Formats: sequence, structure tokens, C-alpha cells
Amino acid sequence: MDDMSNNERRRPKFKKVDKHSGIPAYVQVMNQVKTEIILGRLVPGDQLPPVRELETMFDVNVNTILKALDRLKSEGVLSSEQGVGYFVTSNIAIESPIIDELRGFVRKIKDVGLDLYTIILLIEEVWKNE
Amino acid sequence: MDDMSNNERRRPKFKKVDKHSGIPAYVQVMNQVKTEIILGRLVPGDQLPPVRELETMFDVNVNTILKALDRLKSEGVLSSEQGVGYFVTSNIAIESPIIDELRGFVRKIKDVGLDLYTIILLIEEVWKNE
DNA sequence: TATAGTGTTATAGTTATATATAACACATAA
DNA sequence: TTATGTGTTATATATAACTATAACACTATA
Repeated sequence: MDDMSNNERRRPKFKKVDKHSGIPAYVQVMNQVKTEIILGRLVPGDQLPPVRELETMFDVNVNTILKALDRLKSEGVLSSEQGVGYFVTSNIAIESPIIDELRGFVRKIKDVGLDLYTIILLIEEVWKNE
Repeated sequence: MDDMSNNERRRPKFKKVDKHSGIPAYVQVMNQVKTEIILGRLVPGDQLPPVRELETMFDVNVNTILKALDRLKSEGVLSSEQGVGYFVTSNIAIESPIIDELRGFVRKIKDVGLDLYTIILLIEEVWKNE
């Protein structure tokens, strides 16, 4: 059982951005935060770590953090209160049976020996032509 | 039956890059070209359209095209001959049973109502934690 | 040889991305 | 009220990405 009361702050683990990936840092930050919410590891009401802490976790400048969070605010996923913090507002979590299905799929594909990058290209292609 | 002789030039269809996606244009060009090869719609020996034609198809500058093709040369997927053209060199095509499997997966996921962007985030996440 | 079609290189300028640094504004609790 | 923790804004700088434009180099063919 989870001993955190509802809106108590969880401490998500974020990874440093990959500065050589060709993907802008602020996009990588957006992706990581959004993934936590989609997986239900952050739920509506949860507060994010302070921006200066995020700065360290992601290893990017505050302005880059703010740019990312600002985009997520525009998407309606986050809100912020000056002097207080950033909060998850929208429930975009995916149900776990779907995630399990996805896990099975990934395992199968990995067995074939394809790499992640190739798979993503193919899914985009197939998705757009169905 | 295909009435093209082996190394005759196919005419791949490319789409204009999305300049507001946050993904660098040259990366988008790389992705589209690579996808054609992975799907076997371009095969080793095939010649790409001239760079000035690609410029129009993708709606980006020649330099951006060259940057993309240059990266693919580094990956060993393409080669070029001055005065002649760009050619597909590497066979990175995926077998069609795998693609079919993927098609089935995408159909299932679409039925659930998820969007492409969300799926890609999830696959990356699951992939890295298996 | 001349011409057209191809890739290649170069230059200059613009915009987007990211950094470092500092100051400011608001909320909460001592 | 004061201090601390939070978000916010601003400025200056650096680098990457992208564009427009032009010239150059090689190949193939008429």
C-alpha cells in the first residue's frame, strides 16, 4: 500500500538530457515529465520538484526548464503558482493493461534484433498510412 | 510484377518537413529517407532524386538536404558520386512479416484511442527499462 | 567540344536553442 | 516582520540550425 497522502509530493527520477541526440533539450525535458504522468507515476495534484532542483536533475539551465514546463502548461498538463510550485493538473495516465500489451510487443520486437530508433520510424510510418 | 530494371531510379514520395515540430529539419529529412529504405521501397543501387529536387520536395534549403544526406553517408546507408548522384548502398530493409506484426499492433493501439506521440513516449520508456 | 544535369563548397545573415547570471515577486512559516 | 523557498523575468552571450545565393567541379551525352 502507498503511504503517501493524496497530494503529497512524489520525487520523480529524471535523467540528464542527451545533448548530442539532435533533439532539443527542452523537448527532452517535456518528454520525460509527460512520460511520468502518462505512466501514472505522477498524478493530478502532485507537485513537481522546484525548478532549481529540476535544473540539476536534467543538467540544463533554468530557462530551458521553464520553456519545457511552459509548453506543458499550454497543453493543459501542468499549472503553476508563483511562490508555490508546479502541479500536475491533467489525468493523461494510461491503463496498465495497455502498458502490459505494449511491454509484450516491445519484448517481441527486441527479440527480432531491431533497434529502438528503427522501430519508432516504422511505427510513425505505419501509423500515418492506416 | 515490377517493370523497373534493377538499378533504375525509383521516385520516392517525400513530404514537406514540419517546421514547428521541434525536431530539426535535417533530422526529419534523414528519417524520411531512412524509412523508405527500411521499408524496402528504396533498395541498394537505387538513385535518389537530385538534391535540388529534394530541396523542393522537403521544402528546405540545399544545405539542409546535404547535411541530412551526409549523416546517412556516415551511417553507411548512402553513398554519393559527384556529377552523378546519391545512391542507396546498405540493405537495412525489414522483412515484411515483422512489418505486418507491427501493423497489427498499431491498429490495436489506435482502437484504444491513444495518439502517436504518446505511444512513442511509452515505447521509449518501456524499451529502456526491460 | 559544348551543354545540361548532377554533386559540392563557400559566404553572409537570420532565427532558434541554450547558457550564465542576476534580479524580482509571491507564499509560507518561524 | 523577517527569512527562506518557491516561481518569474531580464540581459547578454554563445552555438546550432537554417536560409538565400552564388560559384565551382565532375559526369554524361549530344
